[in-house]
Amino acid sequence: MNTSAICPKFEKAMGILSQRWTGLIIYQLLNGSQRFCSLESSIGISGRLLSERLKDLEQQGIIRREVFPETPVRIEYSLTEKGKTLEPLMKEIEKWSQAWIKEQDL
Amino acid sequence: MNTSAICPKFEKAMGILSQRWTGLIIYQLLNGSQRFCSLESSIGISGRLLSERLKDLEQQGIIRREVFPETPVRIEYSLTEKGKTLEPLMKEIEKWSQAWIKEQDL
DNA sequence: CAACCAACTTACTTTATGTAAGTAATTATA
DNA sequence: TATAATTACTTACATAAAGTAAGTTGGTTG
Repeated sequence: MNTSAICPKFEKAMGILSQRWTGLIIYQLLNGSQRFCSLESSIGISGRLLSERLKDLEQQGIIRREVFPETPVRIEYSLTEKGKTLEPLMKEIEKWSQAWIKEQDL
Repeated sequence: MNTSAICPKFEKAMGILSQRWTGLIIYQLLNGSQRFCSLESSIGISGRLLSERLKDLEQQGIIRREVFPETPVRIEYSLTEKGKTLEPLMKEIEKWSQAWIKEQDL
């Protein structure tokens, strides 16, 4: 019946990307490190989910959370090496969307 | 507050890819057209969701549903031109997953 | 005729997501 | 100085999406 099983690594990667918001978070962080509230407003995610996703992505080793103990404390999120290597993939999505998503699809 | 709004076309494309199963369906169809039950067993999705996703993807113009009026009738799903152009993107995911997903991440 | 297969659909449960409000620490404003 | 605002969250609750299992229709095989 089944033609060919899917590679588990591919499935895993797809699983990360196919969680709502993760792609947009990574995409935003390609512009450099950002703070919680900045991500929150630029991608339109709620604090509840952003907090959840950032924890997940940190555990996957895709992003890094840095605390700057100034007053007031500043917390910045940025891509790790592993996260940065997602750039070509993001660029492909960008290219495809420019070529194939039409105004009326929005 | 917000650094830069995200392009709506990019967001839309990400929305398609970030729905569970769509990426895997497209990936499987890169191997050529396939029948419902074949997709069902190769990617491990339930009939209920496969049916839903195939309808969505057909509406987005990414896949095509063809009915062959033989006896018994045969129905095949395949990628349209728009769908086929997702190949480079899928290959990028494949490459990234091979390079960065480790055994212990699975 | 009973069991089987393909391609679904329906009913129901569980999980994920969305929304709104709350919190603690600090800072700005009237 | 009291009030309001900001950042980075968390908690509680409602709704939407996904998972599970069984049922349906049309045709086939033993």
